[in-house]
Amino acid sequence: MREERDIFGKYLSRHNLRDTPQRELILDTFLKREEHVSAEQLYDIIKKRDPSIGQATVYRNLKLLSEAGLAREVDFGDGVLRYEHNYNHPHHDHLICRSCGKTVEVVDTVIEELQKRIAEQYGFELTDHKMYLYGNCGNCRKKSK
Amino acid sequence: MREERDIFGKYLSRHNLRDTPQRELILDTFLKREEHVSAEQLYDIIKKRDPSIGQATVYRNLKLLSEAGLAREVDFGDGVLRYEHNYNHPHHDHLICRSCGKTVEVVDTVIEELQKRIAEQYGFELTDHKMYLYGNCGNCRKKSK
DNA sequence: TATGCAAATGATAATCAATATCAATATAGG
DNA sequence: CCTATATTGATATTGATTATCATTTGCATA
Repeated sequence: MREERDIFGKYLSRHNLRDTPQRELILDTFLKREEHVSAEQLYDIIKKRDPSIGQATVYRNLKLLSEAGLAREVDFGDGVLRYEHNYNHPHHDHLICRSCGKTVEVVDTVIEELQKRIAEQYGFELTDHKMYLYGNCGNCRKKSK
Repeated sequence: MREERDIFGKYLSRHNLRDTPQRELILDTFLKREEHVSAEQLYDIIKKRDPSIGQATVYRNLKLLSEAGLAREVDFGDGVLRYEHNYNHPHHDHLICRSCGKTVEVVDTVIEELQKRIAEQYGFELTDHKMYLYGNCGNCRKKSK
């Protein structure tokens, strides 16, 4: 938490950006949530602490947190962009339940390796990837029986 | 092509849907394009043959083609939904160039197998997945040097 | 072949997340 | 303390997609 603030502060000064109470509030609130949040969700939470904040500011600064390396965008394909921690939260993919929306973070180093190999096969240099596994979680399958 | 029309025709009658010239035109035009197209792109192409067609009709019927199993939605994450052939075009993933947008269809049965295993590990029953590999293609890397 | 009804179309409005605009305000360096 | 300029908040705008709705049309049936 302190580290993240430090990184953000350094990023701001290095880029001639200013330290504002709104930015601090957004960063703090974002860091407190462990799960991914959409800009809208974060805005709703932040409004309670500072009703005067504008939602454009939340959108803007989530983008900024991504640029600073503190957040990462995730797109589950439902039309809403979400953000998750990027500092000390190594890359992972998502397993998503089609019926209840539950998500699980997963990683598989073998898959990652194979992905790189596929890319090379076609002359590509892999920069990143998105992998979303959709299915039905244990709970939901029990219920539907 | 004849097969696809057949499937579509059967799908329509089975669902009490009607065979219209617009639908036929949309299906034909879609089938002629081998690469993925967005509704907007397809609309632009179709307009030339039938300027009276409405773009809502194109949107509607691409959705319908998906339901009929002739098309498949692909979401590269740029805010535009694209459609690709689903008949006689087995599942595959995409390798996408970040700088020129070139795409390559790829499959890796080992990855597919591992994905299923991961899902099971967490009690999920895998229904489908999305995997997009982003990078820079050979051409673009040469150019940027 | 005419008829009626539900489905489909086309034009347009509405949505919805996200971004742009812009006047007013606030920050940081001198 | 002042100034240049980044930032904010309110609002308008965008862009893709979907909803609405009056009109038209396919098609099963008489």
